[in-house]
Amino acid sequence: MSEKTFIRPTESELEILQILWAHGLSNVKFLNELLNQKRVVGYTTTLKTIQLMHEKGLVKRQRGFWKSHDYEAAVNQTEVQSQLLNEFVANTFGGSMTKLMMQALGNQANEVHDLAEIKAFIQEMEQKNR
Amino acid sequence: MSEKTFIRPTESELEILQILWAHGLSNVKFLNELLNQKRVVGYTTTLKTIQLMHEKGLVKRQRGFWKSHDYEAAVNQTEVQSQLLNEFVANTFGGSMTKLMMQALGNQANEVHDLAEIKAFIQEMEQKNR
DNA sequence: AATTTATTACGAAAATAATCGTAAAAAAAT
DNA sequence: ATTTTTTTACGATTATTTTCGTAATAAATT
Repeated sequence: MSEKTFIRPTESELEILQILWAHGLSNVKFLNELLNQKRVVGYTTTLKTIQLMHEKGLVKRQRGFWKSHDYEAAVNQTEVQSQLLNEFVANTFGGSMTKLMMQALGNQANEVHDLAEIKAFIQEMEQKNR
Repeated sequence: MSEKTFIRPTESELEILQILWAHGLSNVKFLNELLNQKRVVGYTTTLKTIQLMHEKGLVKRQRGFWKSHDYEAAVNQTEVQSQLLNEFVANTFGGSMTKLMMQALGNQANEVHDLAEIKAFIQEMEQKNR
């Protein structure tokens, strides 16, 4: 039984997790470079953030080939996303996932070009719940 | 031209907004009672929070019939939700609304009993984008 | 070996958010 | 009119998160 007490990443931590999920093992220099593509943030800030993440158990670390540490996510992307999604729908949509979905579809219809994919998925769900 | 610089409500503020959206004009006593159905929070805390919301322009207020103030939301529910949703999908799903949708469907399929409704909506969208 | 450069560790400051105590003001009850 | 109750205003405290300066350590370069 994996007794997971969910560790809620802060917003900054989530930014880093996204990089780690996308790129795997990364050192601080690399993380900081990617972060700075979106906003200005000092090297030591990034370092401190990931050190806190390490203490919290959000990331694992190991000595890199050279001198630096390499970090990788220690939490599962889908689980974290799913947990955060549930909290978000509770906080923002009064717990109604359906309302969130409608909103999402309405908002982003132009960008959600994968409507077909989603529709297929829904059909699958309908099968299961029948 | 309504030049809306989005005012991001904090989590506590969002709780209050949800009540206001659902119930309309409310005084502090009422708000605090509803909040306390979910968690313990002092009267003056609620008062302080809504006073800050008033300063920020998140709520309007007027003298109630009796002595207290009545507050109501000054921001549109759909707009706030939509804005927060966009930020959330950026922060948590790397900006991919489709991934969020898939996750939502997978997660909550049992509770999303309105699959038909969503499907119909998708069809509508497809029409528009054709 | 001495110097330069890269990385880490530590601690503290700054920014933001949430909490509530206390006193003042307003209204109601006596 | 006095007292009691309700509501508001104000300011301070606590908690959380983000930020970074400075020094220590380790490796690379000279």
